[in-house]
Amino acid sequence: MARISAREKLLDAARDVVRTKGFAATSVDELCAAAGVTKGAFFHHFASKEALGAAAADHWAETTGALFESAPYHAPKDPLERVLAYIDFRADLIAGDLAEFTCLVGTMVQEAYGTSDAIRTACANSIFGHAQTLEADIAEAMALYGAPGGVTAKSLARFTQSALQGGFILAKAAGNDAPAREAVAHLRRYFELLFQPGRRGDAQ
Amino acid sequence: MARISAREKLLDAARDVVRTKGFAATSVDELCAAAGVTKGAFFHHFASKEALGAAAADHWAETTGALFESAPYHAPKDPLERVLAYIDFRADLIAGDLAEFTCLVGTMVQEAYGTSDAIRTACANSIFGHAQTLEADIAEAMALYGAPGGVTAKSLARFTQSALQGGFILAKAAGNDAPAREAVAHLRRYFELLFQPGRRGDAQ
DNA sequence: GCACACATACCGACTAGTTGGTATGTTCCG
DNA sequence: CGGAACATACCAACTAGTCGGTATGTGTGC
Repeated sequence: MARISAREKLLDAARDVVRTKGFAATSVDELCAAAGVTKGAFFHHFASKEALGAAAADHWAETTGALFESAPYHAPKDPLERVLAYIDFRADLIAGDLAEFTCLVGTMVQEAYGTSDAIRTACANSIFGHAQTLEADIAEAMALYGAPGGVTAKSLARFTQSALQGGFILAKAAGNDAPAREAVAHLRRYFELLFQPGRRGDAQ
Repeated sequence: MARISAREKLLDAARDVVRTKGFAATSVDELCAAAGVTKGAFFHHFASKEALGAAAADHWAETTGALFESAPYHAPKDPLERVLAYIDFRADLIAGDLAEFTCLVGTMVQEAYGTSDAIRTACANSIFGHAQTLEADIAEAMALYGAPGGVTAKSLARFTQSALQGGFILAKAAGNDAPAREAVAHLRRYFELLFQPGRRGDAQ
């Protein structure tokens, strides 16, 4: 029998339940039931529900960080191809139920940005930390193929996350993944147009 | 003395409070206090908290619909200019506190898509209904200036909303409006590149 | 003009259940 | 042993929703 700690089980349960119901609507009792642990275990590992939220965001950053680090999109030698492969990888992740492919920290920060600085900060670290892993590839692509004036690798990396997060919201509104897929397709086209061969070296 | 009904006051209060705390975290008592009405008045006008959420989304669709309808971005004769003017208008709206310029229905649907079909549907109507008001201008711009294959006016209109909603999420994570402004700037550039003069009539 | 019937808008105390959190065990393992 | 990992029982505060009641119209027939 694998010895999975109650802490781990609670963080996994939080990831699943919060993505379907939101953070505020998820009760501690519900979390414990989903994780198969008792309330005593919950408050043994987490000082408060808020602390669990922040820990879940950190946990999310770690697990998704590992997923993206080991993903195959880093293989191409051309930096632009790596960026486009990242976008295609994000498209591949859009599968199954809404709660399975949408973003935990995007969901949580929307609710908690005004009420919990701990959660807000943890979510921000996850989102902006992930965006940062794209910056080097984007900067290389800009150096190689040029980019219109005003574009920076950092803001472009952040915009990829904006487009994705927004696609998730529209998908939730629609009740299916189509808007998320569309958003990724438009994002890819934006990169193709930004770095189109005809614009090579165009710095303005 | 202006005779503002309790219903109106509650809908306005919901718009303000829900944008700062989220829907689930906002209690009925809190809403009543913010609106300056009693609980009796609340349940006289709304059958449940959920019904108020759906009504608030409908109210949001009406008020923002009126705002955009009377906005000056419809003036240009060139359809592409109208679309770009819309984007610039959205940029102008990003001012003040986060809770003042972010989207009520985007916030609500994120929490409630899985628990309340009434709220989800009302939010979807608001978002996709607004996107639809852009479709005609985008279609005209596509007919006049061409657009890469695979792009449709409908999906492009929806993508504008994805980029904006995502910008709001990153802004909430960051704690300032910069990511939202960046998202709008990238969105504008996407349209400029899609319809750039050099691509006129290019249908593939 | 007026009394009567009825409807709408609103009030605020109340309730049954849920909430996050605590206090006090017990069990397991080095 | 001793402490970390869990379990059980419990609580005060808060939750959405109820309910009997009032105040103010709004017709309607005479």
